[in-house]
Amino acid sequence: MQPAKQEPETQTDIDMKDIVALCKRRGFIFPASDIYGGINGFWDYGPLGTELKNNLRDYWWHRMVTCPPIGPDGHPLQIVGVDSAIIQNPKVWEASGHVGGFSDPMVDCRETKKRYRADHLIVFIPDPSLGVDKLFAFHEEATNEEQEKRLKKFGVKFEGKFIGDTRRLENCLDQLDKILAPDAKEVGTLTEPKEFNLMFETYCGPVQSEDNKAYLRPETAQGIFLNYKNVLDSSRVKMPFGIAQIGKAFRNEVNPRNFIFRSREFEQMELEWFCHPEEAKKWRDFWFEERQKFWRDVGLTSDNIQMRDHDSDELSHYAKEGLGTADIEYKFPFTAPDFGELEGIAHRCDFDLTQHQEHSKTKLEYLDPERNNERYMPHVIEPASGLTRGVLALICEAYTPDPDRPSGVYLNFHPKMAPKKAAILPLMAKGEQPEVAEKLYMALREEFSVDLDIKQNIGKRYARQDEIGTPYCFTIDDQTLEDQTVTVRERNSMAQERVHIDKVAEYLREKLRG
RNA sequence: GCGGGUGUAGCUCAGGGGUAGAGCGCAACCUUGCCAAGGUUGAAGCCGAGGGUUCGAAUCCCUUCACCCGCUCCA
Repeated sequence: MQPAKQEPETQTDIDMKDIVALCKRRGFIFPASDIYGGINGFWDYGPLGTELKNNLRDYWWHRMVTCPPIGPDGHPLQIVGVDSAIIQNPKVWEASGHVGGFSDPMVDCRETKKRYRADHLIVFIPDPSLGVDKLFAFHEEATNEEQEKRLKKFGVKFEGKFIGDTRRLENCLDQLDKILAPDAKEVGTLTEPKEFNLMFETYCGPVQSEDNKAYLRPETAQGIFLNYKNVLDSSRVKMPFGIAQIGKAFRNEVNPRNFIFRSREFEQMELEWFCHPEEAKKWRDFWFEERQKFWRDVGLTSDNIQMRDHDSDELSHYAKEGLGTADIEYKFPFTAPDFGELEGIAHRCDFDLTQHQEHSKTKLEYLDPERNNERYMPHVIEPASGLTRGVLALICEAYTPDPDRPSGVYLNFHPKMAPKKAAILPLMAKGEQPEVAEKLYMALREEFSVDLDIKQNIGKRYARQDEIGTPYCFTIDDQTLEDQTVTVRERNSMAQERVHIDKVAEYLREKLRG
């Protein structure tokens, strides 16, 4: 057998544990309430993690709102921002479908320890003439052969086909004690359906009662739809246009997993793009391209990104009609070789505005002067991404094991995403070098996020910067004192070149532009 | 929510009924001066939390919390 060719380490070889450890060790991400033992599904961002998250957030806002892209017709798009309340009138969530849609009743089987969505189980009720005193539950995906085999095993006669009734589980809850669960040997092992509402509840005002119950928003999107009319009336935007929002959202996940990938409190970056229904396809294609470009521009390589159209059976309530939903997915170490969702680009049709129009009794149709005063409910294309998932993707993408360097690993952030842009290091802690370094540091800190590190040997200091992904180190040495040049050490190649000390700011500016 | 595993210094871990150890890291100083070097000194943990058994618990028992893996779930 040929010895395997030595491949460089790929994403799939990276252990998530090492990434989590680095994040804590260097101050990117800590468990929330760490000194109390943590709290499941919540995370705090440390000094460097906050910088990184802000960099991604600000860049998204810049590309979407401050300086929106040029549209297919060559004109810049109109996009404005909002920042809506986390708690809204609870009727909002009835209109949006989150009350109900977010609460799937589940049943457990005490014998097999399996859990099912109640609406996924169907129950076969044998006709009384068969003399069978059992009801048989099946998962709705069970095949006819499986059903027949199991029924026969328990003595249910077949005469070409099953004789009796079939019902949904929720319609025979009064006979739970007679139901034989899938794969179970004894009857009556299924529990009552339990509500799993994924929305966090709270109460407005000091007295807790059903009357003042409210919810923490499970997505930022609804805050945009709620302000659609206000924005139209106040900011002179015309169809087509977009409203963007970045903010926290909360979902009481059954099982938070995979570091910050699925947490109970997270941050979203969402754009709702409003357009004439006939133009939905054009804009969906546009945003689909544009959003891929964004993720590539922040440093995710195309190998680790993939596009996936949702199958029709996994579409959400708002997307059943229309052009469907496409995900931008990233190959996280914990999903590899599969991919995990980073952003969804959905055609929400006119679902949300229509719902809010009905529930709020407020007219939300658009009167379009450019289409002969046609009245219509705009369609919505929604590029919705997870900011915190984006941060995780940036960290995973950047994490590069390198046994040849002292740190053993470096973070290969794109310079514009890196929490620290540069470090200023005097080669020696004594003599005139620290003074020169400090002067350079004072000049750079006004414009860039930079570190000044004087103590310890130079190797340790380079290693520390490698681990936090600082792209450049400027080192002051004896030659600096003679000719006013410093060395620039580039993080990935570890190569050095000399730059005049007066040109350092310009050098950095140039590198951060890309 | 179920099953399995883990929890001792900032990190990686050893130990194990009698009042805590190593390496690395960290701090100071000396030496050195371009990739975690050498030396000296030092700070740092009541062994995840709560309760119980015991003369005595980090060690045994119970409960709980968090993390990891698998299942389940994921508008």
